[in-house]
Amino acid sequence: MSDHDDRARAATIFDVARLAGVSHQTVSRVLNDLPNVRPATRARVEQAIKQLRYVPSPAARALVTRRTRTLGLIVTGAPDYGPSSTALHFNEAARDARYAVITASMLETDAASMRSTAELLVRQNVEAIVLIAAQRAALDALDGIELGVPVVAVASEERGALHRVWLDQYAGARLAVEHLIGLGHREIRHVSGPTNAMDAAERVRGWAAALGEHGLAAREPLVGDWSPGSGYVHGRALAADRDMTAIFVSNDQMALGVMHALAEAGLSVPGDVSIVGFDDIPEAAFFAPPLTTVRQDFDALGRDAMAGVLAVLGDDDRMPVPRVPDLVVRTSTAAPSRDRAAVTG
Amino acid sequence: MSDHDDRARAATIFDVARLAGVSHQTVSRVLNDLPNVRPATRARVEQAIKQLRYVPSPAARALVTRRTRTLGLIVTGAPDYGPSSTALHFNEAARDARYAVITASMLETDAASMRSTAELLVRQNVEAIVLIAAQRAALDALDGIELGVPVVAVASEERGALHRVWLDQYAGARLAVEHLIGLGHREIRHVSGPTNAMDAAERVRGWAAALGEHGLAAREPLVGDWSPGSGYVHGRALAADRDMTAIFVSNDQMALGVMHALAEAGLSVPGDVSIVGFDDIPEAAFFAPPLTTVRQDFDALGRDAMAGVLAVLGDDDRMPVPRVPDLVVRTSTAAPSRDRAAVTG
DNA sequence: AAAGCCAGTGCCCAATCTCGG
DNA sequence: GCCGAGATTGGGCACTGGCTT
Repeated sequence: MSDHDDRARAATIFDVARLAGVSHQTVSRVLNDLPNVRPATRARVEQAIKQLRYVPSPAARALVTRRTRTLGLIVTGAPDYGPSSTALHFNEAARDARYAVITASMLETDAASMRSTAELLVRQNVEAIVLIAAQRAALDALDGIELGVPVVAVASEERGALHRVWLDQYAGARLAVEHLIGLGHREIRHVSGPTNAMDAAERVRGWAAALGEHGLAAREPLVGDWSPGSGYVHGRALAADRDMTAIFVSNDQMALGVMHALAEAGLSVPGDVSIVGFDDIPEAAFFAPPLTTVRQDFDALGRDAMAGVLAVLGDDDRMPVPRVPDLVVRTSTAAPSRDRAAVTG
Repeated sequence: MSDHDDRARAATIFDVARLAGVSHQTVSRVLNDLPNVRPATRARVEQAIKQLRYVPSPAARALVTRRTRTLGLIVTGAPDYGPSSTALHFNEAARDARYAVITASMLETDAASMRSTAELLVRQNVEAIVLIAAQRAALDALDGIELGVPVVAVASEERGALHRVWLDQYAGARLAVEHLIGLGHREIRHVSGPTNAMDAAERVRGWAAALGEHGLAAREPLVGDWSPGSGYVHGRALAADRDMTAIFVSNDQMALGVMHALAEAGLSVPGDVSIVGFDDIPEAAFFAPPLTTVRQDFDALGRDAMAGVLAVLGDDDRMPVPRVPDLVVRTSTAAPSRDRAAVTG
């Protein structure tokens, strides 16, 4: 009648026991790799398990062990490349560690939604919550509230009660800027991400620090919103700045917009202006010209998030150490041209 | 000692019963909104529940009801905008319907991984599986195998045993092409998505059909891989085609690459060539020029996936009807220019 | 050493019991 | 003493862990 009818009632541990001619907790022993089972008996049980296609019930197991082997994942904001990749790889890592992941995606990051979502996960008896949130507000919302389970945040800023894994944005930004300085650039502008983004703030910090150490001035950054559109807008403004010879853009998408605007203004990259992006999205290698950028290893970050969970849960390892991104040099950067340098000097 | 110690043992139904001075069964009645509970008693119980911050154990409940209120979600491939958005909105819709979602993201779509992942979810006792897969192979992998739970696929092609929700790609493509034809274009080329993508095939079909109905020839499509890079490559080739006055590109990212190539070749959009994309990604409005494209409502698609699940589970509704995308006219399309038209004519 | 027994996990459901009218 | 709304008891559900044999 309904679709459910063909769902045969699954075999239980008793069915297996009967078929193997043993008691049910001998089966349990085999299931849990406990000692004191004769190899022959074990074999019989395993045979019965296979024959019956028996699978232990997670619900029953969770009930008695008080462990669900389930993790909660909260991902906030629109599905951008970075967070999505991190979530994907975290998800795979969790699966490898034999944990199920209950995901809660949410567009908003207001404290009330964040909190109620986290509590929803706790009600599902997740053993830990992983939070992937670019926005500072999302992090703050979960800080300080008593959930009863540990929270591992993938975030660029520290918060008291939360465990944390992250990629070193500050170091990545320095890499980018030092590359430009090494090429001879002196006037290096910055198009940053939005002010509520923690990564953006760290990159601003790295940019300013690198400049400062070389005695170079840091002019006010132009604040974008990660979109190519905002890059384009700032690119137009920057095209009018005849002093600047290089731009460090806080992500690749905005870098695309900046390059567009520059091209429209008749400026060539890297002939007139050098550009460095951030992230190394798959498209970056196909930009015109291919973009020099800072590669973030979201794959590793996702795995680190899982490693962090295992560390906190005490099953394994220690908390992972933040990774430093790599600089990927392509052809959007070069030494500053003589004429613009002349104007500058 | 460890992080677990502060996790106070949760209150049980018996604690509530004791505090309220009733039996646990009366509490259960209150919990499940069953009749035969005196209002005063009900109030006492509810008070006790609140006071103890009692939450019923999902594991115990699942054990006895054989319902987990949990859904499995499989998302294959890289985290592109479309699938990611659909997954996000499905996730929200599921939450609204009080279902938890266990997600399995996977890069590969080979039959073995697909199958074992699906079985992993079944072992978690999910009540249904939702599959968001652009690749035909992912769909095929789950078709025909007996999982014991219904599968709702978000896919553009039909498969025997699978339920399905989708956006009408064929109709969307026709919209795009008819818009171009309406503007006066006669030679309309197509840059398609990869051949393993079901959406891509449907769009090719729609493009060819619209052309055919107007007695126009459909030249061989150029097959891309969804990336701007591949759009760029094909854009260079198309720039040499002096007959063509318009290009229907199978997604916005490739459209970006095509426009780049055209611009490099000295062709203006829409002056020399009109371009229509597909998807309406957030960036599309910021392209230069802003892209005319076919808007896909991934938000609604995600909700439809959940509606499909409810329909199949018999809790609600009927299977949702496929939605037809909208054409969003911006400034990358215009009537063909006289000189190119002259050459063509 | 190998395997069985019993109790307990938190909850739902059917059957049963308890009163006031 | 009969009725039934209102509340209780007992029997699973599928599994694990400590104690026994």
